[in-house]
Amino acid sequence: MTDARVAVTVDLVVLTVREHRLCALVWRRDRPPYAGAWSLPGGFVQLDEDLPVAAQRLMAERAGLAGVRVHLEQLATYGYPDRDPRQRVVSVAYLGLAPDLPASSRAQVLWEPVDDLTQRDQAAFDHRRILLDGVERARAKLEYSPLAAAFCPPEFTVAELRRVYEIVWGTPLDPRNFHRKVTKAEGFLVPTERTTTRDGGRPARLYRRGSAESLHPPMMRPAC
Amino acid sequence: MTDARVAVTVDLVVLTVREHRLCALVWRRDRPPYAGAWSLPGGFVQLDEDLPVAAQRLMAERAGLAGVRVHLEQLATYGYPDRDPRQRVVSVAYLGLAPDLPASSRAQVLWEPVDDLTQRDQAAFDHRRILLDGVERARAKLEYSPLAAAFCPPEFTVAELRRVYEIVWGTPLDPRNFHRKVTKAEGFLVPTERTTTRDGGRPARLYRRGSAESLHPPMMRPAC
DNA sequence: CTAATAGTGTCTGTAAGACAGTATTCA
DNA sequence: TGAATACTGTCTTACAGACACTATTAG
Repeated sequence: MTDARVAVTVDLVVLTVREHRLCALVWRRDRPPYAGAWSLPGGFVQLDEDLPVAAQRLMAERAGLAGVRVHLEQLATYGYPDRDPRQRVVSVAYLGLAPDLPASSRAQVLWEPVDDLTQRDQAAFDHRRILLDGVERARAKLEYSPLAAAFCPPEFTVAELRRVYEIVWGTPLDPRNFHRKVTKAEGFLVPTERTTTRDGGRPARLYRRGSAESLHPPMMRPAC
Repeated sequence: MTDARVAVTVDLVVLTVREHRLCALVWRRDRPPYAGAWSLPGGFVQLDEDLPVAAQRLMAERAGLAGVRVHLEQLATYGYPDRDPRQRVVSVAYLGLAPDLPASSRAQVLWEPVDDLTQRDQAAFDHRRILLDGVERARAKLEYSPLAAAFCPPEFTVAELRRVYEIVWGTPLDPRNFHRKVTKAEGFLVPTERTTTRDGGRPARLYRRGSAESLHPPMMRPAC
């Protein structure tokens, strides 16, 4: 029985919606390997540390998001032998969904549009694949879970929630049908007494996240 | 930067439908730790081995399913520090869906009903949790993917496919509505010229798996 | 013949998509 | 006032669920 020991890391795919684009939190690398490329924030798992704990810790230490309310879930694990040229590394990726935050407290960490990262810029290691997997997971999650609200501030309007769907899915949605569906979905939204005019026009009611963990019926992505 | 090295294993949740029950492939442990308990087949990842390759290898070596057509996908990774009393082990679990096979070639490996394993018998390590996660993944996959056919032989009838859904979901389905829905779903089933009377009654057409990777519209689990 | 299963058609309620129309704000 | 957005209602079509009915085998 081979008892090989390998380094285990956690890498973070942290997504948000900023300026009408889906963005991810990345480092700009200034030293080899992959100097000049972008990479996902991440780091080694410590010896007596559970994986979700490591993800939370790295969210603060490497993503600069200490004390921020972020949904975190395990995404997948990547471990082909040559993915890091220095040593064998098995990486457990976590997916985080965050509201639009002020710029990170660390200068090295930047929000970058996902499309630019995957289509234009050079990625370190297999981080392009991990990012694409995270984006696809987020797209799927919006269908059958209320996690779109994780991209919104604590109180938000139906139109803001709709823009999250439109940007993550990359497709326009009918505002009236969206409003009807989302307000009727059991446990998705809890209305507050307050309204806002930050979107212009007639004041819109503000909502909070409901307690539902899944949506019945699910939101359907168009063009299926 | 802590560079801790830990042992990495792959554990397999291999499911099938046998004798009208959802069953998993398990070992009966005859030595500590957890002597007398059941455990999932698995083993260490080798130093220059990719994770899916390790899963395939262990499917042959530890599950006794060499050369069998089994759907395999990554399930999740489990790594809390004390999950193995001997050493720190991070385990990448894979989910396998297999047709009803003749008994395994290894005497130590048995198909056991999932309900017995999770409700009655003692599990080693955190394998009860891993098994439950695998079963839940399988239940969800039947909704939006054509993977139910992975539980069937290469050619199967609509009734056999329906029984897979009924057993995995644990709920009866209307045979006529199921037939209509499943035969109209684009790319799910490919009809053959052959029929069978192995279920009794009027001969039923035999189908093969289609090429679709997802179902539109999805099959819906009742009681949602 | 009967029993059993395969497969089709029909009805009804619900929900999605399209979109008219009203409500309430700002400039 | 008009422009913009919020919200409600209506119509059509599609599909899920319930179930009547026909088709084809074995015994």
